[in-house]
Amino acid sequence: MPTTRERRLDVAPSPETAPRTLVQDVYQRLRSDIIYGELKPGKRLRAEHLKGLYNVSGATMREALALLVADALVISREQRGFIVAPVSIADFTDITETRATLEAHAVRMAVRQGDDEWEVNLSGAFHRLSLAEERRAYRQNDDYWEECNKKFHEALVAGFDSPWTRYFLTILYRQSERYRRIALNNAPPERDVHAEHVAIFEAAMARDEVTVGALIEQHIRATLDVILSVETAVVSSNDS
Amino acid sequence: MPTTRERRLDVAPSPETAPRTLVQDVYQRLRSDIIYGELKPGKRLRAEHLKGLYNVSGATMREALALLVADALVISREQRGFIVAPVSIADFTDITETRATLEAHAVRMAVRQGDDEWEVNLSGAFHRLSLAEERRAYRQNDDYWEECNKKFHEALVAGFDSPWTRYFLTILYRQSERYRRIALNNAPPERDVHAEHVAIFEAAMARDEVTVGALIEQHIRATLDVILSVETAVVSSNDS
DNA sequence: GCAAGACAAAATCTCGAGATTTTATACAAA
DNA sequence: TTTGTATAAAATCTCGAGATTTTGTCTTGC
Repeated sequence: MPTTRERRLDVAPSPETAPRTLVQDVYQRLRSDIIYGELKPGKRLRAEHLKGLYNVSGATMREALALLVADALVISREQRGFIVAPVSIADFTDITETRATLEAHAVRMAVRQGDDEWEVNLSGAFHRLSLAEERRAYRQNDDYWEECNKKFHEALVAGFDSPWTRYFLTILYRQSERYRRIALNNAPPERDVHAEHVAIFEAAMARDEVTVGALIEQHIRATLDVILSVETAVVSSNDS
Repeated sequence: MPTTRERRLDVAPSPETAPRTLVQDVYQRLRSDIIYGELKPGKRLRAEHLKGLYNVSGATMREALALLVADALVISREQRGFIVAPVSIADFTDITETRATLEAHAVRMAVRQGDDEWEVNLSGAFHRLSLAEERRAYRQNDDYWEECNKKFHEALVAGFDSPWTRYFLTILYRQSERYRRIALNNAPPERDVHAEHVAIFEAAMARDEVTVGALIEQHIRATLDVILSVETAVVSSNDS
């Protein structure tokens, strides 16, 4: 069952994301509910049903759904309403490969172009992530760790001044996060993620362009490998 | 398990299929008007004004505008309405570089993975483009040539089975097209575009991965160079 | 028994008006 | 002159109901 504002604030209390319009608010709540898997892949999103849950009108709900189509988290079928984007192994494979290519390129460029400010922010993001990884003791679905991990990846590519690359990477990261949460709910990772982060961080600070690119690609592909090996049934839910 | 691809990453409904909803219709018309430069960069998009021009209600107009935000052709400013995305040299540079990187990678992969069907379609698209280029005698804003050119680029990357890559390339191609139409209205290109296409096509058919990648990057960057040298004033218009 | 067609129910899509927020103008005080 | 405030105007944002399309079910005919 979809939630809720409180829960989103728990996760990301960033003040700049506080939505000032109902459309923005509903958009963020829906996006969160989809990424968190509370709205299952393939589920129909009927305005009549959702408008009660989110306390807005049908037109407002429609506009929010239109925004989610941009992120490819919702699919619009002409004259037949909206559904949550289905999931598949093929799709996640494509997301992973595309992201690996783009992010590796971005990180290589960041290593080449990043200034002092980039190093400082990256160092900070890495430290916060390290703290979170020591503390979490491999709990799954750790929202705080998820936030730190995202920030670390953002800090890595921040040295590469390309808004378009960052825009695409943001979309792909959200997609990846959804697959992680859906597929790895009960499957602990067999790998030492922290060690991978350490290696990436050190290669970046050493300005080792080739190594950092290779490590990032490997790092991104590792989650796909885990999911493929777990072979968790990636099933769509029916509509309610 | 839904390995079906559906149409989830379609940026737009196929141009030949007439849109079945008003929202889709207005979305396509607005997008065309923006790319063709009839709606100037920075121009405010007031629902009250536009609903008269496009004969729809404010709510429908809003939903269409929300879809355009996805393509980054329209920018939504909270509580202050929508505007046509502004243009800048920095933005076009970023678009060009990102597209060069992505498309070069896609074409290299296509050369590596493309099957007979890919070769056949590419050959056809190239031939049609060649005919259009002989015929057009360097007229500017040739819609038919523009269509053939787009089809040729699509056919090139089609051999690489990555919906996400194609999705991003479609967005970037539209952005590039807008800049071409805005900036090159009265500036004939100094280069032999057809010769570039011939070289790219031959390298692709020869399965020369390295050459075709280099040529594509060069080809995409060439338009940026022309625009930079022309130094057409890229100005925003005021609101009406 | 199976296919085709018609009616009914449900869902989506669209609209015009009202509520909320932003922007512009006028006026007074320092 | 400049600053700040209050009022008015304009634009955006939101809603609930009606129109259009799709979906499900039943009947009819072969």
